[in-house]
Amino acid sequence: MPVDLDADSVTLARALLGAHFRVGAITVRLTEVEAYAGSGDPAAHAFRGWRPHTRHLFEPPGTLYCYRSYGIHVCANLVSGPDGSGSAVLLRAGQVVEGLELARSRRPAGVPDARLARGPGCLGQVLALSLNDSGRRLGEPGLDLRPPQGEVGAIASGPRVGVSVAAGRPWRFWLVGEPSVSAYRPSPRMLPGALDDLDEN
DNA sequence: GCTTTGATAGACT
DNA sequence: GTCTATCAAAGCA
Repeated sequence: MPVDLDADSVTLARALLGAHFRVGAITVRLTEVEAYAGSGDPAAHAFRGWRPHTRHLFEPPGTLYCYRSYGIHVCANLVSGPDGSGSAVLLRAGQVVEGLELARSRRPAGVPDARLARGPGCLGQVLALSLNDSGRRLGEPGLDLRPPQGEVGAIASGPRVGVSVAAGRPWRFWLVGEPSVSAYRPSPRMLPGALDDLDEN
């Protein structure tokens, strides 16, 4: 596998930008990701250790972990190294490069192509992911990852979206200038001053 | 059991 | 730019 899935989540997150992620008939070029560092990261689902709901996070790197958010959205993560640490990379947004027609049909009419997979929940919709897809592995039929082809544009980083703790860790990465990158929205539960820690990096 | 809380998206002013 | 519907899972009694 050209992409080093065993790398830690921050390293893997950067490596995934520009990569082509294929689920079934749809391929997206990843333009926005976030890193979560397992049990050492208060914002990670794995922070409180193994739970039935998060079991796939603790499986080997390359495992897909899907979870439901706000009741209706399904978000996709790729488990990273170290093996068994519960670290993962959240796939936040991408540009559909294959299966465009099918992707459009899975979203409301009138959505511009650039926004088909803008945001984790939208990405999940376009790839038709469900909680049943949690635990699948890269490389199995209908699921694979190709490394970036050619030059990957400038990479920017910043605080993670919707995370109310550990805002000081700029572990959100995206490709500069991509229209398919979602706008930054702080968590509704973000405490005043939570961003003050940014200076302490 | 019962209450609280989001790794959001879309509608609305 | 601002507001909020919506529901499963976590957290607590």
